[in-house]
Amino acid sequence: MRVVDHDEARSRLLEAAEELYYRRGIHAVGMDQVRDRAGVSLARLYKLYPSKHHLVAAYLRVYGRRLRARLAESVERAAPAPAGSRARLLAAFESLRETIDTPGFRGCAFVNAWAELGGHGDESHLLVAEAVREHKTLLRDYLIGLAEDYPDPRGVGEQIHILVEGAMATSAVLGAEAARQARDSAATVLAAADGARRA
Amino acid sequence: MRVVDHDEARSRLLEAAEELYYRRGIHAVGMDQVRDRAGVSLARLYKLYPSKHHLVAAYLRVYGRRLRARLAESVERAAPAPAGSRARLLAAFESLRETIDTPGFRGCAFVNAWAELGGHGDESHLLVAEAVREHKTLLRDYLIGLAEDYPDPRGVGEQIHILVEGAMATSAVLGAEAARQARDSAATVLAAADGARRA
DNA sequence: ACCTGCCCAGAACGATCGTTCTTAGAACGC
DNA sequence: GCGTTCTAAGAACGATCGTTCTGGGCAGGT
Repeated sequence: MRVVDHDEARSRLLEAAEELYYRRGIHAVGMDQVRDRAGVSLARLYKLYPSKHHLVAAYLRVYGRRLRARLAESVERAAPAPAGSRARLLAAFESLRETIDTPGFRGCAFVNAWAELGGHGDESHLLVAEAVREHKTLLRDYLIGLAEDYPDPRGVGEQIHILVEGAMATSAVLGAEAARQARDSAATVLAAADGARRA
Repeated sequence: MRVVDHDEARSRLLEAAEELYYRRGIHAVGMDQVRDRAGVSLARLYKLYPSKHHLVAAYLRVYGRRLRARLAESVERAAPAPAGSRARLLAAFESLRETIDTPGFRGCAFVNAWAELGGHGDESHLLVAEAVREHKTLLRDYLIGLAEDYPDPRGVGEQIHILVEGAMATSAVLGAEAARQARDSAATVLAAADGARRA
């Protein structure tokens, strides 16, 4: 094998990208800054990720995977498997509250990336748009899965998902209290779905 | 008075800024493109708006004003004054659905601007961040006002606001169906608040 | 020891963008 | 008419950014 392995270089690059891109925004961070923070040469960076869009998409993919894993882990800890959909979905809001309360919270990284790069049809931007869409779809599907007890898991899961997105967008601009309001709304929506189930 | 009036130049600049910034993103549109579309010289542009951040903030302010006016008008049309809070708040979702169904919808312009410029503490960016915060606050306060019939108008309004934000963010990425789900959630939340009122 | 291939650090390039400057022209007060 | 002040059109400047290139060095195979 050759010198420092590619896997470590990759993970250091992704870690640096996450730190910098999320905190300062994507287009405000140059490739040199990623290189400096990761301690990886530019040549290697471009060998592993042939363009900035590739790096951004890779960062979003790995970050989304960790985010969803953290969410699932939090749900399993607060409301393990035998618990009902209601308890498990409400537990998801505990993870959301933690995310929003984290100092340096700047809204949903995927929505931010979408806003910066996702809009127009420029071909290379599709890489990023696809990564965002993938994460949102997987997150929504996970919530739909949590809602399996209800007669309409898809509807319930999608409504909970909208609350999660709304809480992140709102609390980024207007403060963390939105997380609590979103949880209250979720409890109401789930109570109504419970009522529908008994009816 | 001097030659072509400043007011027309201003409005043409703001119109051009709205068209270009919303469709292609802020940092993807240069000042020359705004100048070309508005038919106003660069010198004049910089006399009216001393920096790009000033122009962006002005665009957001005037666009937000029109957006909120359109929302209020839609509510007054669908559920005029004697109608109750429930009908008026649900009417707001009709305006939201129109916005989301508009071809070329790319999410909330304010969230997008926040993602591009709002995050870090750079001084000139505060202009934009302040404009975003102002719009979101006014929108939320308007919804709280619509909820006046409920015992907790603030809580109800904030929850409806979160649903609106979530619907925009979600439907930008995953499709317009989120608007309907958000309306369903709103109906549920309002029904619960109605129940609380009767209790 | 000598290639061969990969690596790093950093310079360099080309493009773009925000902003300012230059040049020239047109409208006004006197 | 003359200066003044505003304007439009665009060149120019300085900075930044994504990307590529160059030079020099270290590791292995034979």
